[in-house]
Amino acid sequence: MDKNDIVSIGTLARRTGLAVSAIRFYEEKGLITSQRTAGNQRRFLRSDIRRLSFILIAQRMGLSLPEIEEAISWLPTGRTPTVTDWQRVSRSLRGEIDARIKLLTRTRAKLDECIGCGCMSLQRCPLTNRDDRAAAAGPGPRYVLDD
Amino acid sequence: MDKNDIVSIGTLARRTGLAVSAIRFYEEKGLITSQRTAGNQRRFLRSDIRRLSFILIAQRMGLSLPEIEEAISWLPTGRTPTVTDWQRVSRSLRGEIDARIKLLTRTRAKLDECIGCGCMSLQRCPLTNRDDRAAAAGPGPRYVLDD
DNA sequence: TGCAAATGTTAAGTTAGCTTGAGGTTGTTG
DNA sequence: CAACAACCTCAAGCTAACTTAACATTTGCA
Repeated sequence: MDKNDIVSIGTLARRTGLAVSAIRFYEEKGLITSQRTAGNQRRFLRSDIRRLSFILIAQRMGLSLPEIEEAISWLPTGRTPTVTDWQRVSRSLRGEIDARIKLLTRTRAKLDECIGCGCMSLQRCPLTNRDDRAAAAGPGPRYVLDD
Repeated sequence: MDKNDIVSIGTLARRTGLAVSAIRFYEEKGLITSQRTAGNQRRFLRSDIRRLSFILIAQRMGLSLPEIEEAISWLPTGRTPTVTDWQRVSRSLRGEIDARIKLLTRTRAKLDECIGCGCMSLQRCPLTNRDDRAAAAGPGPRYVLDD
């Protein structure tokens, strides 16, 4: 409860590299919360720097704000998270990353087959041709890449 | 030059799963080109099905339309691409995929370290703390993840 | 040949993720 | 204790990537 644990939005912005407006936007979206001073200015926990950093990491991994909100919903609000809190969240992000790597790897493998065969020039190319019944009117690709 | 090599926008839409409006949009953006009938209707090459399929694949890989345009700029316009044309383009996409996998893998590795150490709770966490000189006003993370 | 289905154009709307602007208030510091 | 930087709110604007609407024209086929 040290005075140092309470920071302004500007401080948060400077420490994370985010714009003040972006932080306000995230608060509006429920990704972060704050207290107010008597004069209605926002005051955050110093640990919110980490929370925002995590949001930035997750964004780079391609998660949408709602997805990120879900991921950090395990963190306590209004209180500095413990190491254990953070570990839980990190692990869930790791799962997301794993999934994305898997998708990319799978696609790359298919693409390799196509490079070898003159990609996408044939109906049997593994990158295309997923839903053949829908292609009743004739041969050719329709949807691309299954998942 | 068979009559069958010329298709309407509706056919293209049905064969790729794209909306007609999306195809028109792509044309406007220069991702695909067409001829016009006497009555001003668009007519595409049958091989444009593949072109659109490729665009869809690249989009799933996270490329923006301008990036995709760049990638397929090697393909001939107004003429059915050869196997070699396609191979060149596929290989360039493969490069993109490789890069993205590498970024994700690198991040995952860093995240693993953080999970072990109580992620992002310390100034020395590898996921944070990139530009320390900018943090002159105090310790703590500022930018997240280098690249 | 006639008419429904397909197309064409232009303009405005949609979602995500923020930024910018206007006009007004608070906090801090010399 | 005044000045000025930092905040506040609310509304509107912005980019990407399309969709929807409204209305006009063209095709294809019975």
